[in-house]
Amino acid sequence: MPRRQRSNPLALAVLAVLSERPMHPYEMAATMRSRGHDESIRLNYGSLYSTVDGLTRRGLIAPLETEREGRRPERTVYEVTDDGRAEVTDWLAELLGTSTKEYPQFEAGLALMGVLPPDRVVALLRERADALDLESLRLESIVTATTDNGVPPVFLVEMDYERALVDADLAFTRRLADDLERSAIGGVAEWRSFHESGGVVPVSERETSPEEAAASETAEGAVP
Amino acid sequence: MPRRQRSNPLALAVLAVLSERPMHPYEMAATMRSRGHDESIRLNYGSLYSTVDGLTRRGLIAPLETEREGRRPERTVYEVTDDGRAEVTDWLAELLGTSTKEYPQFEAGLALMGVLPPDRVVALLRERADALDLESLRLESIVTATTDNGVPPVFLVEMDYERALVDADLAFTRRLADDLERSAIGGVAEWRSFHESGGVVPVSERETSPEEAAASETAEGAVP
DNA sequence: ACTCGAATACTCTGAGTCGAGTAATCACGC
DNA sequence: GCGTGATTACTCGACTCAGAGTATTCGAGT
Repeated sequence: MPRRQRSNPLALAVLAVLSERPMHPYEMAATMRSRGHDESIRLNYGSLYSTVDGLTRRGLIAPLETEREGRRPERTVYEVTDDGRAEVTDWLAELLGTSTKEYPQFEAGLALMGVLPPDRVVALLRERADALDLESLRLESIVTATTDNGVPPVFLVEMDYERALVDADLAFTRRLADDLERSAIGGVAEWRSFHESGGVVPVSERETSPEEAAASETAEGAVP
Repeated sequence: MPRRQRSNPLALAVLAVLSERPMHPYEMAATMRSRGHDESIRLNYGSLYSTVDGLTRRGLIAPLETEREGRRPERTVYEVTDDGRAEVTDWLAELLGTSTKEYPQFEAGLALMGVLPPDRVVALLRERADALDLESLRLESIVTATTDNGVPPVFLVEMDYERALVDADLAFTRRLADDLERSAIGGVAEWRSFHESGGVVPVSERETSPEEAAASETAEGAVP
């Protein structure tokens, strides 16, 4: 059984546009951009062409014809295969029906924030909150501008989602900044005095409790 | 000027643990796991060793000694350099002080959901909501178990963050399922009738408005 | 006519990522 | 004293990804 690798959402987007009609890669990119899908799916040419290669190798799409206009580079037009059509719905059902753990950069920052002194962290969190505020406004303006242009709101739910997450992130960030400033979280006082006495070792040891070990068992073990 | 690549948070975690004391890579992994940092930072051996190589090449860490016990594999102990120490605080300030755009898998699913019929999407979203509910509970139980064990809550803020996002995600997912079911979003009726008449083309064309183009200018252009 | 930027259409390279694989040692029971 | 599974410690290679680079054509202005 050839294990399918569904890590790259760009491959799904390629299958989706090719389900409409055959296209060459550059046109796929243009189509995705015109629909604003490049806001939700990472898109750049290097990845696009190697993704198309991969899908071809796996038999989910197939080259239909190659054409050439004048002395321009050749264009290879691809179409989706029956296997490919099955894969789209199956993969999409997986994306919409389950939740996958992701690793946001900011979460890494929070896990390691003990390295910096608490007052510095508070100031940085406030900066971040302001940036998130702007981002939320930017998303809002895209949505209103696009719906004013006659696009049905159902084609913009991914923007609403993004905005819901940004707003939650903003609320958390502001709240954390306030709590740290007021030392309203257990351990902040020690952290503060540690840095004021010129400390170097940033984070405390944390023992693994039996409950935590049990709770972790359900996650797949990336480190065996 | 060698442009620093701060894409991989594991490199930051390596610099952070080595700021405490010199270690060999396997011990770094064990330390991170004991602190639960593997919940917030993607960790596997392949990446760890190549990350350590990369940091060595960039002069941010340096091999201190290599030792061997019996016929076991050699262990190379690394220490952080002055450049490395500067990089930790700088990078951490960037992570905590700004917000970076991420591309969650689910957002891609939402952008392409038009491929499936609306009733199918509603059912899938309900499944996802249930999964998110469980995940929220799992995170809560880890936090309570660990604090009961005597770890100060300030060392677990990254879990609180994760949970805030999961809860927001859950609320959005349930709300969307309800709205789609009641056709309470513009365009759902058309989507539904389109699929009921056995349609194939899934998503409508969307013109880019001048406002949207202007708003997008601030984002860096991945596709030039 | 001419130029200059934007759009068209890929290609190439180096770097990163991941998971499986290897191989020894230790801890424990029986 | 001997299997057996966990732990220690890394190695390997196939695959993926980002983004700069290349080469041509089109269109708007001067």
